[in-house]
Amino acid sequence: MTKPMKKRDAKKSKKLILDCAIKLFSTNGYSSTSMEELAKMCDLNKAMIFYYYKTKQGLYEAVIIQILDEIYATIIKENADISKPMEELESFIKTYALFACSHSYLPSLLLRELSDSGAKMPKTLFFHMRKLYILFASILDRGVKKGCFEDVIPMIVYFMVVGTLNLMVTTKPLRIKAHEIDGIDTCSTCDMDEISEYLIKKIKKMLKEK
Amino acid sequence: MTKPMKKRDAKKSKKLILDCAIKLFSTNGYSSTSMEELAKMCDLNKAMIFYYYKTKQGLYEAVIIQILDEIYATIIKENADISKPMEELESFIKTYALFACSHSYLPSLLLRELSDSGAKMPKTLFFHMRKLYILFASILDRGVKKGCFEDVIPMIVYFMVVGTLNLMVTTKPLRIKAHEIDGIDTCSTCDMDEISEYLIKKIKKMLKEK
DNA sequence: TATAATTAACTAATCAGTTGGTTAATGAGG
DNA sequence: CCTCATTAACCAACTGATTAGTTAATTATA
Repeated sequence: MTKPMKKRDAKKSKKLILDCAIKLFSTNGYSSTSMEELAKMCDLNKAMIFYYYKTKQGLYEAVIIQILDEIYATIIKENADISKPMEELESFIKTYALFACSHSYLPSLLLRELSDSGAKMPKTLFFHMRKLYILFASILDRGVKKGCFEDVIPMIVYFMVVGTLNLMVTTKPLRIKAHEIDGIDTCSTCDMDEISEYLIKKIKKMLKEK
Repeated sequence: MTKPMKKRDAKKSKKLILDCAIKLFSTNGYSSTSMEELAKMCDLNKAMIFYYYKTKQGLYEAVIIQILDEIYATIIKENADISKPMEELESFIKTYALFACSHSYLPSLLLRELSDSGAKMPKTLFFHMRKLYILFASILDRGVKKGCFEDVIPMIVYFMVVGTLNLMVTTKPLRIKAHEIDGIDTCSTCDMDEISEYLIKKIKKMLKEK
């Protein structure tokens, strides 16, 4: 009846903490996430969290970097061999949509951070968010210069795309419930492909010249 | 040197607590808002919060009802003597935009609540949110039947409008800062009228028949 | 054996909510 | 108009639970 002794693996432990932290932070938010709870989820002692990440804030920033680096890299990769702005825009939307759908902590985390005025937003998050927007804006800009888009306010268009996609992901359970309750059409059975197809179609129409 | 004694006014105190709670909940979120802090802000004893609102959750729901009733009533009022779907849509967007701008706790609170899957969202909030969406969807529906709109998925269009407006409000300080740092165009000097005008124009173009 | 990984047990602060009591306003009877 | 009882409004001080973060000792591994 000896206790099953755990293998020691620093990398694995550190990664495990990060992965669990992503789940907890994105579902509960920063301040409702308890380090005790996180430790239990990892089956590690709470002190290990501080051993690897110093502070709760430090862990949170590591989570952010992980998530935003991932989506940025994914979009860059998918856009690699496209040169037409119209197709780049399409690819951006489609890639973001798929990623957001399969990594739903991204929309949760972004919306939560954007829901206040960013007074205490970590600098790293702010930096990475700007990077993603700049990428999007540059696609639009090239499109305008090539004459495929007109009358563009990039910031608004960006939020029309990314904001909508994020909300469609995070509200999925609510939309299903709302449909069950009042029978209203909440797009509750749409999958992410349909959503991004529709969005692409509409954004194109919106930006195209008469 | 007698201490300046406070007049007793139950209604005023109760209202004061609610007003301060709106500010705190929308800027800090539910769990980061301390009842102690709120009491200090009201210059009342903490026990008074529980005297009037029983629990923190109860206070939060009172806050929600207050905010969402207000925006709903405002939109209904502004739409009262309009019958054309196109104008109704325009009025909805314009009214929502102005309200969101002058009551910025609304976007903060909505985005925050929508950023998780709504597992612990108060029933009252869910109910009021549906009401607002149903109003919007019915405008679109009438428009489709009258032939002014085509190819409409109301849920997506709703988020394109409301999601974008909410984000433009909450991110205002961040957008200004981003513009200062990288010189990028973040629509940082746009006022809410320009934003809603642009949005109306684009949404119209999006939904109008060829 | 040296050091990296891990732990139990702790601290000090903060939290929502309660308790038991103290004022201030109110209304009725003299 | 005054007085006294009733009650609504208010508060200081508390409870018990939870929090982020620390420490000092203990394993496992190279």
